[in-house]
Amino acid sequence: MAGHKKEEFSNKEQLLAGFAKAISHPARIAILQVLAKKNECICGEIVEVLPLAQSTISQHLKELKTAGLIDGTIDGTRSCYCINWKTFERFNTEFNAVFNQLKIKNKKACC
Amino acid sequence: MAGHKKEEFSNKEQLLAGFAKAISHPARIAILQVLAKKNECICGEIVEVLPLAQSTISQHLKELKTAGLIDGTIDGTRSCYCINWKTFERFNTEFNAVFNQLKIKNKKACC
DNA sequence: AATATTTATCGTATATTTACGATAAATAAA
DNA sequence: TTTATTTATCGTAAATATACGATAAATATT
Repeated sequence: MAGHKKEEFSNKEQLLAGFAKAISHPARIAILQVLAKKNECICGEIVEVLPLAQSTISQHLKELKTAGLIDGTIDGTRSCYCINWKTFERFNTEFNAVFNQLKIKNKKACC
Repeated sequence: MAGHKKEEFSNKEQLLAGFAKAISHPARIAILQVLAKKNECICGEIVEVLPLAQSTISQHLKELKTAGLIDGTIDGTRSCYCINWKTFERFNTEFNAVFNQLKIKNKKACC
């Protein structure tokens, strides 16, 4: 059997893993960079810049939106996306809370 | 067709995505936390604490090691693992370089 | 030497991800 | 109204990831 034991871990662990998963593909990193540079951006502009089909970009955008890393509004036939910096802040905070705190306490060489 | 267009993105994007992927599973987050708390830790101790089979833990440890996030040395029949904080530092640096810089420039409301 | 302990790896089943083309739905332009 | 543009969704194929049991390899214990 295989699959899904993820629920057996803590909420914090699942949250952080979820954020990480959202940015675990270069295409999604690239999309976020485009959005960060232009502040806001329609879907078609992203499609023009990335080496992926429109439907694939749409899929990646959906994942980023589900993760809360971007917001999107419809404007006529266009879809306008932008980064949700609040979620990014939270990602940073969670990341630091989990790891960087502990780092300070352990400076010994290991293994 | 499907699969692997990841090479078509920049090295930075691939690097950051790779780091993120390494911590994109709650089990691997949990492993890192155990290692951070104890500074160093043998495989069996992790297996005792997590709700996964030994072979599965071993697999996750391998992924973390491949990503450079942990180091491991063999000690008799045991395997001793610890976090590679240098890689973590690099992850943080890359992450900030890509996103937090841009954040400062864009404060306008979007969409 | 025989047995036990520990962990990595192999084989395998299932689930998820990634990617594309085709198409539908909605608005814009002619 | 007809046609064009834009994007989300559907269907689908292939690749990866996740998980486990079984086993092999190495060292430790008896």
